[in-house]
Amino acid sequence: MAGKFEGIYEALREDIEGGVYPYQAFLPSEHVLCERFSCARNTVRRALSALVARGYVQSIHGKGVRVLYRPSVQRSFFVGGIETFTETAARNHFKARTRVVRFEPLVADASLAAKTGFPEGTALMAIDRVRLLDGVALILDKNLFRADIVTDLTREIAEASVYAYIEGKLQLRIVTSKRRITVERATREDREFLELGDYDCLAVVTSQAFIADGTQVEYTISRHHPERFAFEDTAVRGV
Amino acid sequence: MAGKFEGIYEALREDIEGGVYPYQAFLPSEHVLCERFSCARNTVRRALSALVARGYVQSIHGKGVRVLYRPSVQRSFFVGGIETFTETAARNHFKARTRVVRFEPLVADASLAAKTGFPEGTALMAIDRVRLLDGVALILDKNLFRADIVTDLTREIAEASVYAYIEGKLQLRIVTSKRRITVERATREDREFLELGDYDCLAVVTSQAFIADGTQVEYTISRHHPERFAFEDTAVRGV
DNA sequence: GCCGATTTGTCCGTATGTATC
DNA sequence: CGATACATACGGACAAATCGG
Repeated sequence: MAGKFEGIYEALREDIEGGVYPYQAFLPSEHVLCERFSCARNTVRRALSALVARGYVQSIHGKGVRVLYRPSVQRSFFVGGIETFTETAARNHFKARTRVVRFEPLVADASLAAKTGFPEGTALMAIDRVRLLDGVALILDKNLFRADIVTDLTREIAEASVYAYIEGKLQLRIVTSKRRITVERATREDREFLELGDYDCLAVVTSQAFIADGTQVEYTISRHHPERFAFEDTAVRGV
Repeated sequence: MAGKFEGIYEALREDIEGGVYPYQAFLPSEHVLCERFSCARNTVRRALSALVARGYVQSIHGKGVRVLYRPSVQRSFFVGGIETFTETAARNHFKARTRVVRFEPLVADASLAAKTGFPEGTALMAIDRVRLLDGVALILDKNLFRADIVTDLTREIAEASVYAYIEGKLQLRIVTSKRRITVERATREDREFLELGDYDCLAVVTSQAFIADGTQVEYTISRHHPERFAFEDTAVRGV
């Protein structure tokens, strides 16, 4: 299942995060890594390119692979790769709780189809959830799931983790996630569910999720309290 | 210079954006693409994986490579990969202008070093610029450049494009860019330079840029008017 | 400035595994 | 079951950048 390169990636990532290779240090050469993990150079290179893509390291032609990673200290809700709300909360050392405030089926009409990316006429399940971090209501998640693929959803599943249900029980794998981050004014609904204080704006993450066969199964609008929101990203030139 | 895979990537990307392969269509198989571009399968796969990473397509085991791309219609200032402000403005069909409001050398003390990632004692050039899109002041850019690497900066260069100067005149190549997106309250300075109306928050993009040898040359805080800001991103599971 | 060793970058060809149809 | 298509891994060849002698 998990490729060999994935194990190498994880081993190196842990070494970097654990300080074995500190900021600005060089990793062992590809040749050495080949021996350590007894594999071909291409395999090492694949693991390295995954580290490059995530901003852990930068490879320098003719010289070596230098560590760019430095631990973050700030206390925010970091949005990162593909992971569940619960995973993200755990990674950020928050105690998470979920309150389901809406749970009803609906069908995508023309305008909803255009907005969400689902084909017109698709049966959907609409779930709105308030996410509490350390007891404070900070995120309002408005999900739409494709009901014919994400079948038999219940309020209980929504309260626990829909992702866990999708990937565990239904044996589907979310492979691609497209996201768009904007800043929007707080609505009456935001004020009703979130503790915004005197902020009048929110960070809004709109995302579409696709499973392994390329069909879209989810459209989500995540409305975040601005004080506890952070999104991190690394862009690398040349793939 | 440009690898062969880069040409294949560009050709396919243009085909996708041009509608040759519309949403949900399949690309030709890797085998066919090998023949079309007369290259090895690895090379085609490398181009494909670049398309996957950018959300253009998703590859489906045993089936083919399906197009996920659909043209965006909204009129916002999309932040994407590594590109200059001028390039981004052009891509979004804005007329861009820049006003330099600060231009002075300084040296990184301990607290600035910790915040920006530059070593303590580094000579820097501080440049603040207001970015006008279609005549409206929408972005306040606060840059710090490493003065010993980005040498001989002038107000004129700052008014035109520092990136063009770095990559053209100085022949340096910015390879990695780490970004962090947050939402912050508007400061007095924001109100002084930007036309925020009654918004009291901004989208803030903090970024660090590294050149080919891994040294950091730039630290930038980009403060965006919330109405015209959008950041897009694609996350793919399994590298 | 040149040369040679080291290291990363690109590309090729092949073999095998696995999912889809 | 066989054909097709993508996924992973191996090993090798050559190019290009870096660095030390």
